[in-house]
Amino acid sequence: MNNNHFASILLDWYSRHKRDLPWRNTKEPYIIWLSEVILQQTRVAQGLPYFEKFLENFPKVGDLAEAPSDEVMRLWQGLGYYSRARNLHQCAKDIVAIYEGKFPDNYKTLLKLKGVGSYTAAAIASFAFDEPVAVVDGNVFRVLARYFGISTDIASGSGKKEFEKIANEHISKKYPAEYNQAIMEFGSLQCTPNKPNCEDCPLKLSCFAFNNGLVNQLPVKVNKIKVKERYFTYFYIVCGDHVVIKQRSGGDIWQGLYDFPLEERKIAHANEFKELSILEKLGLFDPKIHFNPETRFKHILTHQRIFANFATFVIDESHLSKLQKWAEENGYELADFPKLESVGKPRLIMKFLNGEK
DNA sequence: ATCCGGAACA
DNA sequence: TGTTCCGGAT
Repeated sequence: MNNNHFASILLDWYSRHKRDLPWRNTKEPYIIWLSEVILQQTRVAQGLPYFEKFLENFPKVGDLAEAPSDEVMRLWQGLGYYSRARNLHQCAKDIVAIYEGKFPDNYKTLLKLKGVGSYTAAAIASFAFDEPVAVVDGNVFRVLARYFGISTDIASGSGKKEFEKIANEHISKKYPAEYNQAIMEFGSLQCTPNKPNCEDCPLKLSCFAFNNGLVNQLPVKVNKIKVKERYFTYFYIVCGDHVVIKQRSGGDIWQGLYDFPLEERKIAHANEFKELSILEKLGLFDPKIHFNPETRFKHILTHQRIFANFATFVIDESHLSKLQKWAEENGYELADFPKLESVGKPRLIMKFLNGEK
């Protein structure tokens, strides 16, 4: 592409900075496939010795196909993501059994192989067969997002499609293999996740992120915050005009706010108050316990879903001093209602106190 | 302690 | 579409 400034710069940069790695400078699909599978989720320095071990033990795909799975797994030991090794082995067997020992020579068919997804299929198709199909890995996401100023979430399905489209629009049709290697090497060595070397970058004059101060904001990866479910049982302990409260401390939500004595379970567990240790301690005070099944709250935070039950304990006023002592010994406070009113409380607690649902 | 990352599978 | 798989680097 004559007017493909982006690709030309990358190709030129690559010719000057490429690392000499053993799986480069070959068109042998078996070697390329082996290196790519090993390098999935894996850094070069860690993958390199495994690549050498595998190639030494299994010089041809048929050797790998014939190997006992125990041997394959043992050689993979320590590399992680062991399904890769199982898929690798199965793929080798399939190459022999279905493809007569020869790797498919195009992206579409390569995609059918076990353990070969869009990235690896594009890598093999371009490196071994010069098919102009762009690889999109973490490096490519980063380089494209920064250079073209794309803020689409790279973790989303639509984001992946968008980046694939742009990558394929800019691949060098003449040197697809070199281009794919170049953009990944560039992302790996120059346009790094942290502290990229922008000052010394050949693309900086036309880089959107660099020129708009967005290098550290791109690419956008929406936090796949795993929403954790938590199950709370609160103890609303009332004695005359006092109530037991507790100020929340660090390392958790609602730091510094006040709530009530709390016991948390890891799993949903309907109404099993009898198992909760606080009941035994409170047994001293001969409390009346009200558990109203209606007071179940579902409280949503960004990263947590809290299912809360409230159990109300009404304790005879004659036990006030005893309760005071118990509260202090257990890190709680005995507050009158004006005090309870005055302290900061999580929305969940407010809902309970206000009788909201 | 948090970040990073391809493919399979549900 | 979301979750799971692993180890290393920071």
